Amino acid sequence: MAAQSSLDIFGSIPPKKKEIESIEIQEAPKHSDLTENAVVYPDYPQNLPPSYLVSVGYDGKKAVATLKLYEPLSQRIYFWDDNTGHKPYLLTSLTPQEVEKLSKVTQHTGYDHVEAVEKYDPLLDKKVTVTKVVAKDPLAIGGRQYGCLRDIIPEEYQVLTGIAEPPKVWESFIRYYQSYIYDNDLALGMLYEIKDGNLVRVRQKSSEQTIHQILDKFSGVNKEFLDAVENWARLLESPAPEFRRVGLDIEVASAVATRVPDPQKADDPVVCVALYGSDRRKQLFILKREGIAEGNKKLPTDAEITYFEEENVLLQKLFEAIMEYPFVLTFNGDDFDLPYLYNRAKDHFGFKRTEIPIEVGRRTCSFKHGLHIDLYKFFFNRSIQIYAFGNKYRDITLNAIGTAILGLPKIEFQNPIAELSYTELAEYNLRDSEITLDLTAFNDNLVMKLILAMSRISHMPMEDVSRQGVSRWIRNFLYHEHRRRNMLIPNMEDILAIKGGTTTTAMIKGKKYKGAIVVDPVPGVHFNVAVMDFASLYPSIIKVYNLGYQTLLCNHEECKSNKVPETTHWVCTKNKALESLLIGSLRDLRVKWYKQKAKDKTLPADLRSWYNVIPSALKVVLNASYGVFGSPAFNLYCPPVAEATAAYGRHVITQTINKARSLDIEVLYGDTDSVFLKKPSPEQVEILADWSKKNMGMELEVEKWYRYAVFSSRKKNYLGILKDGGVDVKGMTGKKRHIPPYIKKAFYELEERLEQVQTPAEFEEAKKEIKQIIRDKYLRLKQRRWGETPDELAFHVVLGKPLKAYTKTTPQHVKAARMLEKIGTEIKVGDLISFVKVTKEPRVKPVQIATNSEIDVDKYVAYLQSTFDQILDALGLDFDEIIGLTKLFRFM
DNA sequence: ATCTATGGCAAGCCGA
DNA sequence: TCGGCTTGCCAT
Repeated sequence: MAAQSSLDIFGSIPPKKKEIESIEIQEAPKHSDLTENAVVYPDYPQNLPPSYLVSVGYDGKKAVATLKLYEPLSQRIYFWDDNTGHKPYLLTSLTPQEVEKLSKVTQHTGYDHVEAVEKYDPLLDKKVTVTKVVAKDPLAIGGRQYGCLRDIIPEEYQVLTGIAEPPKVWESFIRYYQSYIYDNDLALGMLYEIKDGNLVRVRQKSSEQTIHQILDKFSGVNKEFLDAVENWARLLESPAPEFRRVGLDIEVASAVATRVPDPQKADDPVVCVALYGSDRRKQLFILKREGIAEGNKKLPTDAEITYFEEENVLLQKLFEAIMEYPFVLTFNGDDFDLPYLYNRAKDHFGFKRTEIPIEVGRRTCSFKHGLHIDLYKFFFNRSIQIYAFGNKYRDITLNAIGTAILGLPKIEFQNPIAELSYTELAEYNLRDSEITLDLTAFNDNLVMKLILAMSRISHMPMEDVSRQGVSRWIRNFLYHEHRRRNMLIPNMEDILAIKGGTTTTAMIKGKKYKGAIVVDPVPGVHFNVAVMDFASLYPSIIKVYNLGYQTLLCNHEECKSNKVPETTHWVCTKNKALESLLIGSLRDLRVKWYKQKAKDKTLPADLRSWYNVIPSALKVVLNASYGVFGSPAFNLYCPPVAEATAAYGRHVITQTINKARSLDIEVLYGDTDSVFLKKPSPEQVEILADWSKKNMGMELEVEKWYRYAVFSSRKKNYLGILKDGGVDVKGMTGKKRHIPPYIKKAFYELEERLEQVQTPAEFEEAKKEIKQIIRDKYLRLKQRRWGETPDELAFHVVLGKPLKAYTKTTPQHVKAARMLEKIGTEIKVGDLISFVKVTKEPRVKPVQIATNSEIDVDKYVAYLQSTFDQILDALGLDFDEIIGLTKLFRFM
C-alpha cells in the first residue's frame, strides 16, 4: 500500500536498432498450389511428456471440456478431452422429487438427471442437503437462446405450487469450463502429463526442495495456514517455460481515408500483414495493387516478404503461418484484427469455417490451434497499469505503451494507408507487430510470466486472465477453494440479505463507508525523518482479524461481543474465513519469502527474473484484495468486510500514533498505513515495531529514512529527500501530468536544488538559488520567451467521458475538445486534450491551433505561483516577494 | 467496452 | 460574490 517503487520490474531495456538493407522478394504462390484444407488439425496424443496446462474450454460438438497443453520442448500445443464424464450442473434447494415433478425441467432437451448432495453452507455454518441438477450441456444451465434450467426451475415451481418465495438456485452462473477446473482441482499454468490417455499432474523435484525452505520460515503457524502457504508456494515456485509466440498486426486499406474499417463488414482489402515471432522471424504478407509504388524504405534484410496477386491466397498463407505459433499476440485483435480476418475470409472469399483458424466469440476471438492474447485488454487493466507498471503509460494505445515501456514508438506517416508505397506500409506494419511482440518480451518476457503467474493464482486460463480484471481473479481462487472444500458458493443477494449494509459514514459524499485516516501534517522542513509502515496493511488485517463474508456478522451468539472498532459489526471467533486464510497466506508468502528473494543478487539470471515477477503479481492481487469486497462487481461483495477492514486500519494506525507519542516521538504525518516520525532513535523505532507485533499482530517496519522532508499544511502533498539521495515528491501540482511542461520543468529544477541540501545550514544558500529559479521562470513568462510555439504551455487533460456527457459543467478541456471537433478532429473518451490558456473568450484554445501572441501570460504566472506555493510556504518564502523584488529591479 | 476501495487537492463552473 | 458542485489527478 505504501508507495513502494512500482518500477522494480523494469530492468534496463536494450535499445533496438535494426540493420536495414535490401528487400528480398519471393515469388507469389498461386492459389492452385494450395491444399484444399490448409488448417492442420490438432493432436490428441495418448501420451505426452510434461506440458503446461494453458487453457480449458468447452467443445460444443463433442460436448466435453477440452484442454490445451503447451509442451515446452517441441513448443507446440496438444489437446486433451475430458474422459471422466464430468457434466455441467446447478444446485437447488428443491428436493430431487420436487425437481422431477417439473415437466419443463425433465423434458428439457439438455436435462440429464438429479441427485441429492451434501454441502457445507458457509452462511448458515451448517451442513445442508441440496439437489444437483445435471445437464447434458452448459447451455441447458444458463444458455440464453431457449429457456434454461436456472430460470425454469424457480419459475415453474412457483407456477406449480403458488408459493411466493422462489426456490434457491446456486452456482448456475459459473462458466462450465471454470466449474470443470474447480471440480478437478486443475492447476492452470502447471505441468501435466498425458499417460495412456489420462491427465496426470507432474510434481517437480526442484521446486519441492524450495517449498521445504519456504515452510521452514513458517514455524509455529497452524496446519491449515501452513497448507495454504504450501499450496500457493507450489504454484509460484514452478518455473516458467519459453513461450513460442508471434505478434500479429494487419493493415486494411479503406476506400475512404477517414473511415475506420468495419470488422463486421470487412469490405476493404487486407493489404498488408506482419508477423513478428519470438524467434525474431519477421514475415510480411503484401497484397499487390494497381498504382502502388515500391517506395524506398529499407526493410530488415532478414524479413521474409511475400507479395500476393490474390488476397484469398494471402489470407490462406497467413493462416498457415499463424498456426506455426502456439501463442498469438495482438493489440486489440479481439475487436479488430481477428474478426476482420475471419469475416473477410468467410464472407468475401468463401472460406469454410474449418479453413479459418480463428473462432469469433461475442466479445473475444480465439484460435483453434493455440491461444490468443489481446494485449490491449491486458494493458487496459487498471491494476496492471498502476501496480505492475507504476502508471508509466497513460493512453492505452500501441504507440503510447510502446514508447513508455519499450522506447519504441510507432512509425509515423502522412498519407492514408491506401496511398502508402509497399515498403512504407510494410515498415509501418512490421513495427506494429514488433511492438506487440516486444510488449511481452521486454525484461526477460515479464508480461508472459506475469500472465502465467496470475493464471496459476486465479486458476484461470491465460487468455481469461489477460482479459479480465482483479475482481474476477480473486473471485476465481475463492470459488475454487469453495469447491475444493465442498462449500456451497453463496449468491450475492444471500450474502447481502444476511450481512446487510454499512454503519459508518464516509468522509466523501456518495461513498458507502468510512475509509482511512490521513493525519494533518506538521508544516515546515524536518530533518531526519523515519517513515514506518505496515507491510500490506489491509491484507494483514484480513488475516489477523479473520475477515471474510462468513465471519462478519456470523450467526453465533457468543461471537457478538467481538466487535469491530467504531462499528456495530462483530467477527466470528469459531470459524476461519476463507478470505482470511487465502489472502493472509498469500500476503505472508510475499512478505516472508518473495520480498527477500527479489533482492537476492546471487541467484542465477532466470531465477532472479522469476523472483522479480512474482512479487509484482502478488502486489497486484493483494492491493485489490480489500477493495473488491466493497465493489458490487465482485461476486462475493460484502460491504461489512470492506468496512471492517478499513475500520481496523484506522484502529491500528491510531493506536500506533498514540504509542509513538507516548514514547516521546513526534509524529509529523501519516496516511492510511504509514507514520512519519521526527528524529526517532533506533531504539525507539524498534520498540514501536515490537509493540505493534506483540499487541496487534501487525508488522510495522521502517520503509525509508528522509534526510529531510518538507510539508505544507496540505495532506497527501509533501517532498522528501532520501538519506542516500533521491527525491520523493508526492501529490504536488508541479508533478501532475496535466500541468504544462514549462511549469513542470521549473519545478524539477527546484527539486534538483533541494536534493543538494545536506544540512539545515545549507538551506540558506539553497533558498537564494530557489528564488533565482523562480525569478527566472517568472521573467521568461513575462517576456514571452517560452519558445517558438506555445507547446511548453499546454495543459494535457484526459477526456473522462464522451463530449456529449458533459452536461452539468463545461470544463476547459471539454471546451478545447469541442473546438477540435468543430474543425474535423474525431474526439473519443480517453483522448488526451492539449490546450493553452488565452486572453480571449472562451479563455482556452487547443494547442494545435494556438499562437504565442494569444497566450494569457498572467494566468500562467498565477499557475506558477500556486505550484510553487506548495513548497515555498514551508521554506518561509513568499512568491510575491520574490517576484516583487524583480519588479523593483526592472523599474530601476 | 469494462469496473477493487476511500481520502484529498486544485481549478473552474454555475446558480443563488 | 460566494459556496457548492463537477472534474481530473493523485495518495494509499
